[in-house]
Amino acid sequence: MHPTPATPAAQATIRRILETAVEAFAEKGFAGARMDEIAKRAKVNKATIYYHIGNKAALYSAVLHETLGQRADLFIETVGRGRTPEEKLRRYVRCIVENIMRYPSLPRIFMREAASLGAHLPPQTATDLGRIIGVLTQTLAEGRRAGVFVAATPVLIHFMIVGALGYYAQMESVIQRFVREAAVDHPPAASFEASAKEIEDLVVNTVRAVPVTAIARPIPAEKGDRS
Amino acid sequence: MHPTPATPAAQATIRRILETAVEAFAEKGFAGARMDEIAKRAKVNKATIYYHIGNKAALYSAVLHETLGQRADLFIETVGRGRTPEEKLRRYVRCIVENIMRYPSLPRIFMREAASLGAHLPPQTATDLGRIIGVLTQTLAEGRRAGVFVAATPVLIHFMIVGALGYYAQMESVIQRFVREAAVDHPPAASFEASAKEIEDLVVNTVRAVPVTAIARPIPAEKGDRS
DNA sequence: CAAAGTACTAACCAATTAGTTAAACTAAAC
DNA sequence: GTTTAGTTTAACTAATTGGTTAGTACTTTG
Repeated sequence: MHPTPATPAAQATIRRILETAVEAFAEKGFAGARMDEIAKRAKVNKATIYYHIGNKAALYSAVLHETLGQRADLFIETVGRGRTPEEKLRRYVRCIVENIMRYPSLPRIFMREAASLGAHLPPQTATDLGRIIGVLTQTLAEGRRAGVFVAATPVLIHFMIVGALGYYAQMESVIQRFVREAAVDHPPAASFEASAKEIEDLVVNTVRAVPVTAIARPIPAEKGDRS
Repeated sequence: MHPTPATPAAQATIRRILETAVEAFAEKGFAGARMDEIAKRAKVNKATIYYHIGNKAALYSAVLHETLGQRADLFIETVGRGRTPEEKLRRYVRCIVENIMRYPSLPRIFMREAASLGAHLPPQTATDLGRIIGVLTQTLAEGRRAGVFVAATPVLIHFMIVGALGYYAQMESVIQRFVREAAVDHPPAASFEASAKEIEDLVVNTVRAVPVTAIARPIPAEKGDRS
């Protein structure tokens, strides 16, 4: 960012650039997004981006801070207010849902970031993400101690949530395309809120400890049982 | 592809190109992957790629056919051999696991593809993917009718599986990076096979109908079947 | 008013990149 | 040994792209 304080008009310009950039990066990825295109769609001269924000990497970093990094504290605080592990887990999912509703392009950016093993991920964002997953780790451990959750790797659960929500946030279209072309039976697109609720329930189900008597054991464990 | 029949030597060249291209596309995405780089790493002249396969889009298409499209039939057949819905579901997960073990880069490509709403996805691949998800749809419906599964959207379940496995196939490194930078408690990286088994169990748990009291009749285990 | 700082732009540049061409090489067939 | 079809390459081009520069308009300050 430019060191000097921005005037209200400049703030609006910056905001417009960032909003356009989020979409561009989500749509085409870091390599695919074009500075010229972003400038054009934000209705500013390309040099204005370089003046206010910096080069492509700086723009990407600014986008991620705006959409994710800034909100880590809120995440942690909100989840912490839950009383039971299940309530905390539901709050966790809902925090992610709300953030995605605010920034629908974020999961797409994030999916690409994961695919490139964090190649363009700014250090600050990596730290923020780690803190967010940290609160899930605590929640799952708490539920495990209380006997209401099974053992599950927190990062895995996190990415199951983000992955599933991400697909539903903006990817229903491609799903419908798959389905149409393959003539497969598939329910029509549900609203994002409805899908989010389904995912919330599924996630809780995923980690819920099942009464032993109800568990079928179709495939005997070979080397060492897992709980 | 070039219309004329390829000699064994040329076949090897094509294979080398495709193998290199898979990695390049996974690493950098469609836009980020460079034809020059692929040629260099495959130790062929760039024009050789254009001679044998075609332009960038054709190369991408060939890669996806090789790693996914070709295998749709095997998927469907293997899952179909499962006797109970749970066994079919487990087979489904294992099919995906085995394919990822064979092509570890595939989930990364696929994650990007989802993020771009299938922008570069060849029609044939979309169809094949739809057929694969179709067999999951049938399995889930079957389990629902039998009262052993809860209602769940097939596509959602599919992408939960692929997403979670994808992260574990090659993304453990970035996870460890998050964790390190945030000083969060996180178990050390497990083997992919172990993670795959965890995911298989979690997925089954995800769709399992929870007994209201203790009424659920477990599915009888079937001995001797292991694949 | 003038001096200075901020916000923005048109035009430009150097480097990169997908894609092409024509020539050269290889190995088997005649 | 020559031909021929298939394969590979060095060199090139046309277009794109990230980034820069010099200059302009507007606003604030002395």
